[in-house]
Amino acid sequence: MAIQELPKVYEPGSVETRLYAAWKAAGYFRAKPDPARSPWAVMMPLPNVTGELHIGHALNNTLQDILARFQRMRGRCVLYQPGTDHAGIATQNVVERELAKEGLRREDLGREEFEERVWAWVRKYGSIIYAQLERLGISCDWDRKVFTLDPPYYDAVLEAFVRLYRKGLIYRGKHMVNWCPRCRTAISDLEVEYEEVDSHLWYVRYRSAGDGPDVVVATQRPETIFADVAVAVHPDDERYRELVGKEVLVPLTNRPVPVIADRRVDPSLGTGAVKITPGHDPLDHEIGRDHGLPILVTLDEGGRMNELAPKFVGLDRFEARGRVARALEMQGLLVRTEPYRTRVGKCDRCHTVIEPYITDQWFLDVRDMARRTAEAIHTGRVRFHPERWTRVALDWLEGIRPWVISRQLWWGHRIPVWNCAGCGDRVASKVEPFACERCGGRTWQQDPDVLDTWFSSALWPLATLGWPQETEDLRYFYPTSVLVTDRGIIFLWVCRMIMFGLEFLDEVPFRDVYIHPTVHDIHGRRMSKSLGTGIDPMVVIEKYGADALRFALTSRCSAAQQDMRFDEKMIADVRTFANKIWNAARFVHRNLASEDPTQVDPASLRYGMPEIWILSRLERTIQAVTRAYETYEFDEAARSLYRFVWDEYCDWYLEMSKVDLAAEKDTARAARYVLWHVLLETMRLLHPIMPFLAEAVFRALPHQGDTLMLGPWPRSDPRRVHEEVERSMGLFQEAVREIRSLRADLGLGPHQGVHVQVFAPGAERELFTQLQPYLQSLARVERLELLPVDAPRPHPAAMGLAGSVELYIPLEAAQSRTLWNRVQRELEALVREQERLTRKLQNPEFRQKAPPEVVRAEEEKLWEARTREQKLRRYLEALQEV
RNA sequence: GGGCGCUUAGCUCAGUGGGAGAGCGCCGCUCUGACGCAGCGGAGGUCGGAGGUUCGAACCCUCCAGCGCCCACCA
Repeated sequence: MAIQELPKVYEPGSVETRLYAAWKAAGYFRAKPDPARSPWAVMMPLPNVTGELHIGHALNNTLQDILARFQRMRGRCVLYQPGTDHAGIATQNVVERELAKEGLRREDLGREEFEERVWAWVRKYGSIIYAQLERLGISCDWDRKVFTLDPPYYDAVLEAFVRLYRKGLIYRGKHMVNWCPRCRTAISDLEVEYEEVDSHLWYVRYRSAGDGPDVVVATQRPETIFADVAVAVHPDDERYRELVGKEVLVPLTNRPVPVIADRRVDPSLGTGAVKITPGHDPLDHEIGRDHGLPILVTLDEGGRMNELAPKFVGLDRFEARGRVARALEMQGLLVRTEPYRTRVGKCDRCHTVIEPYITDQWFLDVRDMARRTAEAIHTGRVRFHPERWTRVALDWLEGIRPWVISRQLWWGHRIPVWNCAGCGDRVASKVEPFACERCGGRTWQQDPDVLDTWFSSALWPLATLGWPQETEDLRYFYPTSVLVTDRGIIFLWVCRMIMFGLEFLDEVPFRDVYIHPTVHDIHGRRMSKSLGTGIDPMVVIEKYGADALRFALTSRCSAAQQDMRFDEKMIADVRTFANKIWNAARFVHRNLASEDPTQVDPASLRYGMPEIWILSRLERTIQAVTRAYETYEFDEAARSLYRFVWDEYCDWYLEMSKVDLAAEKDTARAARYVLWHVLLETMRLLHPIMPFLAEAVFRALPHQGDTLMLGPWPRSDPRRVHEEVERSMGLFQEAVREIRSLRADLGLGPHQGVHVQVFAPGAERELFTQLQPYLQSLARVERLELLPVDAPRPHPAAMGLAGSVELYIPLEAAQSRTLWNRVQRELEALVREQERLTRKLQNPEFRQKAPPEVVRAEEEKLWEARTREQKLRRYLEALQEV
């Protein structure tokens, strides 16, 4: 039951940790397949196991949690799947940096010992992010935590590989790939980030090998000339016609290479002649292959010059670039150097400039999977929200290329391919084969590489549910309901999950994909620790509460924006909202009297107009908020709740209820019930966004059941919408505001009651009679007289209008005249308004083409403006006569 | 080079065909018995620019500018 005294200021810190522990202990987060209920599932985009919660995670997980909590309250059997990713390169890099501090490299430890070091790291730091997610209030099923290197998950990854291999979709080949010379591994196209940088274009002279003319080529990479195998020109390029078929000498090495013609050379670029270096450039690689040219390589795996460049051996490629340019200059072969703006690809894990490099790698042919994925998206089996991301995904799928899935790392899923020591035969198998089928040999060597982390991530919805086993979870929760993520991983992760879902289960892994905005700092820059622009969610949670952070993020999460500018101030603002609600709860708590509202039969109550009004507004809010959660309009949900709580419940209903409670009117019992009922219903609507506050209020007030979080969700009943009462309340509010405004203009203090005369026609007079005590209280009216429209107006007086109702405050003439400007301003506005409306209504085309109801509405407005003007003029005239 | 998004009050953003809105900030007035993390009253905008469609445009179309993001093998 209710606590006796509630603290005046809401303190989220202790409340939040206490409630979370209680929910967790009660098992509310657990997901157990229940045939009696329909399933609803969402998969957490697996954070890096070495990672800590940043503001992007906070947003991402908050949104998932909102949906999960919403569906849970609605009675669905909810699975919110947590887990962490071994994150191959990232994690290996972290541990390697640790080793470097001890002066060690991973080779010094050897593979097994190194892996053990990484495991030790994971055991030590791997659960930090889980604790942080708990503090944020995330309601996932912690009993189902999955790590991508857990044995069952590992098995699923190998199973997937073996199946794809046996289907002939995985093959090994020597191709040019993106190579990170620092990580010393291949990476996929998607793991390369491009950046514009200032560089140079070097124009280098290649002398003729015979007695023909020289040729000048432009290059960004003079250091690779040692691997040149040709110079190419366009076949139609008149300038170089006679050169084709001749030989030129590669500078510094004086090796003769042919001049070839190829249509892929663009005559308008550089000099129209280009050096061909198949070992270091993708286009050159293709051209070289088509012309049967050899492949030379002048860089090693670490990006250093090799023996092909004798005087530069061991130099880093960038150092070599300058030295080679200088050497060319000394030999008079450097024609000129131009500044050049270009884009370089960088490793997305360590930001080293990547090198196009020819290596043996494993590739996955994804063409068919991509085609099926595109079809699934096209036919709406998977829907993107906002819808515009559909096109983005489809375009990528259409131009898809083979996926390099091998990585030269030690941390990850080791590729399950075995090479026979005897005959070199290759077998894909989850366990070491027994005897070689070809030669009978029994000595096998496993492929040393591991799989791309994204290969295992792509299995996330399958492997977490038990695939390849046909588990109950898989049958019940697959396909999941929605995936919530950032646009940055649509290709890397989202599309690939769909591919694997279709490939292995012939069913998409989720129905909806919701792409939320990316959080930036207040200046629009990327949140980054190194830039000092990051917001640490844990710091702000300690300061303002998890609820405040959640609400702040949610309220700025609109479909229109793809970025969200965010700073701490916004969280601080929300804290006041939480405090507002808390104090409304204190008010309700204090006023409940002796009757337990949970035992009240609502049908037995006598409702006043304020009760009917707030219940009508609540109904609209239930509809708006429910719809907003259903359609991923998170900002709309937050906004609706904010307005309802603050503007309608607190500012108007709660204030009006004070009148009934103080006077113990016959509606007081209903008021007590409605105060309580509306607040608790609102807390249910708010629970997905601010679960702690909602539950704290729930527990502080009389309630049934142990928790709010298991439902029920507020039931919508459109019959509770009362248009007429809403209109009446609108008029009442206008009157209150008008009197308050007059009071302010007159410089009246709160204790200076005024005498107000209301001149209203029958229906309105009836309404004001009914609402008289509220008007007196809210507008501080000491004496209120309700008079017919034909009664004489007092003079001198101040005058205001609420609709067509005239509000007069009898005053001294001098006081009245202080309001002169106010009335003049309103008159001017009314005249302008009438001119605008008249112009519109006199336009025959408007009358003819606009919908009749619009015409009628405009006529009505004109009539009202005229009436108001007349009333104001009559008032002013009378005032002048005084 | 192609594509997407944004441009509305000092700041952060709602509004997507019929009278320009919110929060914060700002200016007044209130130590009012839920809340000073408050209440009440105000000021503040030619809705990026130019055309067009329409009876009517912040909203639809075209072009332009600025900012941001994604994709693309121009030496």
